[in-house]
Amino acid sequence: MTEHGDTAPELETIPSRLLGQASALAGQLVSDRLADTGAHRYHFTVLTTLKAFGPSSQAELSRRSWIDRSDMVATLNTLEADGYVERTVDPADKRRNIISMTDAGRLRLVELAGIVANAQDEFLQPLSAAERWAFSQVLLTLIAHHAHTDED
Amino acid sequence: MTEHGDTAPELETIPSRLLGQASALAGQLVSDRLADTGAHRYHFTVLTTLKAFGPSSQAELSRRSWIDRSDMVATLNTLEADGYVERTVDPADKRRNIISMTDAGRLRLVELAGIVANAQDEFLQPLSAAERWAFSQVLLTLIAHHAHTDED
DNA sequence: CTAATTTCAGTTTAACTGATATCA
DNA sequence: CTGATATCAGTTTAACTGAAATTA
Repeated sequence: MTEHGDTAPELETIPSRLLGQASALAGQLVSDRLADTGAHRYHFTVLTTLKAFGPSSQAELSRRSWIDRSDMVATLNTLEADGYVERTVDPADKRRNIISMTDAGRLRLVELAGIVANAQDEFLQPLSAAERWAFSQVLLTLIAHHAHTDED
Repeated sequence: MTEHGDTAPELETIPSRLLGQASALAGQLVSDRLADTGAHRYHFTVLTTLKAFGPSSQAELSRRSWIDRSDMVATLNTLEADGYVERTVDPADKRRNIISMTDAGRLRLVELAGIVANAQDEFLQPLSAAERWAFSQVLLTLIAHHAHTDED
């Protein structure tokens, strides 16, 4: 229904715009594939962070995953309702919830990690293995060079 | 104020996530530089599209720039109030507005194009000219490969 | 008293949808 | 009558902000 015309050539070669388009396509692909099993990107991120660092408070999970503390509440509500994580009050500090993965959560993470890996493969299909590696290196270089702009 | 901790290594190598981060950094940089002169990305996009195709209706501008017809109204309101474009009713089809650039608009576009070009340069600083070219080619390849998924 | 944590309610912004008036 | 256009009002979604209740 939404028809589109030719875009100005001057716009079609601007790197920040190409990045934006590629990022949107990749993000949409990953979200779509995750949505097929009822998962949100946040769910994969939280479960992966839990696996990497073990049981953590919500605040710790927020800081490590860059998911806002407020969104973390909603994300954990869903993961808990689905039986993938458990909330227990930290006996050593009753302000904290200790979030830990259940067996179902560990299984779910295997499933979601597979889906995400397949989506990466699907997205990078036109590139050779060497090109994929070089592409990631360039992105890491750019991120490292600019991620320090607004810290401290 | 927002402290962050180490991210799970499993997340730090996922291409779609690297793309998202790089895209966000580049987009923020461009937006910030444009905001320094009171401009929005849409303003640059619309003026560039006008220069490439000449005077156009709002609907045509929307289709060519991928800016929603609804957002186009607001964007042109601002550009018109600043004297960068003119709206005149098309005498051949009174539903249409013909949007054309003023001399001030052409001057503004030179300014904004310079700002955007400088921002690209700033963002790509860690890359050589050859690497920049290769990077753009990869992005174009990925976009071309996936932009056909949801058409017709 | 200050500071951290969890939670909820609400804000912001970009992108989009629906409806209306006008005209082809 | 159908379809395109410009406009406005409102929705959606992700990311974020502010404040309250609890505890250190």
